[in-house]
Amino acid sequence: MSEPRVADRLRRTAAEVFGWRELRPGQLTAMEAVMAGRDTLAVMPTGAGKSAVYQVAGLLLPGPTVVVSPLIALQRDQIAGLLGHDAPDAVAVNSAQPAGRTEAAWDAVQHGDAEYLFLSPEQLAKDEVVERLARAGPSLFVVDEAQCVAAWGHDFRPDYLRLAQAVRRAGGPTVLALTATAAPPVREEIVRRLGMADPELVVAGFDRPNIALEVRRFRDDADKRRAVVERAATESGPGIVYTATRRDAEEYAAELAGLGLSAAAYHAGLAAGERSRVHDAFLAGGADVVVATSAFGMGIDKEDVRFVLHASVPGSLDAYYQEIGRAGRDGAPAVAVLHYRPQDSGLQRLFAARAPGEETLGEVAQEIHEHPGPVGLDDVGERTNLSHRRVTAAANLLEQAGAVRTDADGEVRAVPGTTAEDAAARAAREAEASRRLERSRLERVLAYAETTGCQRRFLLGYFGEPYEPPCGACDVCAPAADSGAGTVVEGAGDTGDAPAPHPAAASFPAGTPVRHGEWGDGTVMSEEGDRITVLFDSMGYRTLSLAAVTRRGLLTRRPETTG
DNA sequence: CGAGTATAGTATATACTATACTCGGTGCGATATT
Repeated sequence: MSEPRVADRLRRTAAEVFGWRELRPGQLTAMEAVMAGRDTLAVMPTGAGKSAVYQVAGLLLPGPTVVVSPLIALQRDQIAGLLGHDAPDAVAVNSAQPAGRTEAAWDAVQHGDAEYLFLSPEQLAKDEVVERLARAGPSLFVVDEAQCVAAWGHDFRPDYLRLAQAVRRAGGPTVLALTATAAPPVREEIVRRLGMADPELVVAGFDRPNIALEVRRFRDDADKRRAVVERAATESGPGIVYTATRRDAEEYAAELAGLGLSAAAYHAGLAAGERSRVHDAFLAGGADVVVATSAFGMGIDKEDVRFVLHASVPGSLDAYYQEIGRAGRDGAPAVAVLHYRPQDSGLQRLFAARAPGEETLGEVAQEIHEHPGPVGLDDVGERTNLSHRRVTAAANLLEQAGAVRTDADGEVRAVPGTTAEDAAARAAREAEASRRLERSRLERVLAYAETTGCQRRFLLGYFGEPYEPPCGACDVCAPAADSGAGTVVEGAGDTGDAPAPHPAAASFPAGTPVRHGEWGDGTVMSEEGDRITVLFDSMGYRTLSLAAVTRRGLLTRRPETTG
């Protein structure tokens, strides 16, 4: 393994520079891997000190440390955090600061006066930025909030899928990806998209036993709304209510304020000043409840959030766990309640359909294929009159389809032997596959809402962590639900104690690589009672009845693929 | 996909129902006005 000397140096630096007397096992493992030049993915809950990994290791490595961060506000927080220590300077490059400040930042990085450089993925889409970065010779390339790669890269912020090119052009520094929440397929996507080679995987435990899980099911919209308001008003705060739309955020906030609570709405449609006012008030304890869209979250470093209510279903369990994970960071009891109404998933289904259409793909493919030699994406944008976002998303799909390649100076070119028409058609198929995956992620949310087994077991299973119920803090296991317990014993019993009632289940434990006649290759993700859930490479998540699988021979095991 | 709104139509001049249309989340960076 690694030399004890490295661990000692890391510990000493942590203590002397940052004042941390102890490093947690996960932190040290990740730091040592990075020090050894190994690409590393660390999945650690908030509060486990993810930032410390790059702060300490980056300091001991020779060149500057570049940190890709999704929000400028987050960059500011991180820089402010470093200022509090005896650590060397940290600077940022973004559009929110005056040009002079950006110039000074580059100077400081170039001359070794600044150790940490923070920027967004969009900055790295610019040639000038990548070239300056390459000249600075970074030793460590950090992707903070790395779940954004998978969650936003496909459509919303496609530059997230081009970070691997930036790493390569910046001289191939060691890559460190950090996230609090990522299911196994998301981890796999982060590793693949960032071009991480033979990565070290550091995964801390996912369970948050102090967060009680609850699902309330509704048919009628008015009933649901009443329940959400009532719960937010009676549960002791501070708390967060997540809604699917800005309008709902406003309406719930107004209703709660009408009941005398200090409640505020938060969404991306608000003026910047109002947003930061609500944000600061919540952190300072000056607001009982914030009613928000998914815009509210990253950078909320508050220990004592007591409840997180969802007024509508989120788009994935990854998003759900991320959002409820903001509760109970102090370790004291907290509650997460999902208000579930099947119709509400319609909106999430719509969001999951967003990807470049065939027309856009055709236009971009034609432009690239007809261009003599490599062409920059900005040029493609000008010629097609499409936005940076759409061009980049389309180019990513074309590249994924093997019809386009990015060369050493960041320009794209057609792969010889491919035609524009064929390229667009193949890219459209890639887009369809990713839409299917998104939709199947939504299906897992609905399955969670409808499960009759232990909800904690279901959630942790989604994140690849086996769990033996009872958990003592969900609708099924909670002692409070004593009278209703009889109705759910069947689901819980199947998975819990006693000799397994379904001997066939042993044939497909979680992690088994399988092949389906129609849907191709996949991996068993979890088993619940007489059903198993398989993640198929091209179809996303599918739940199958074990009885049917056994009877009709639907699945065969396939040899484990490595890599 | 589904909720909300707007318009048209019907059975009687205000109120209802049917159908058509619109809108919905997340942030960066660059650009145009004050």
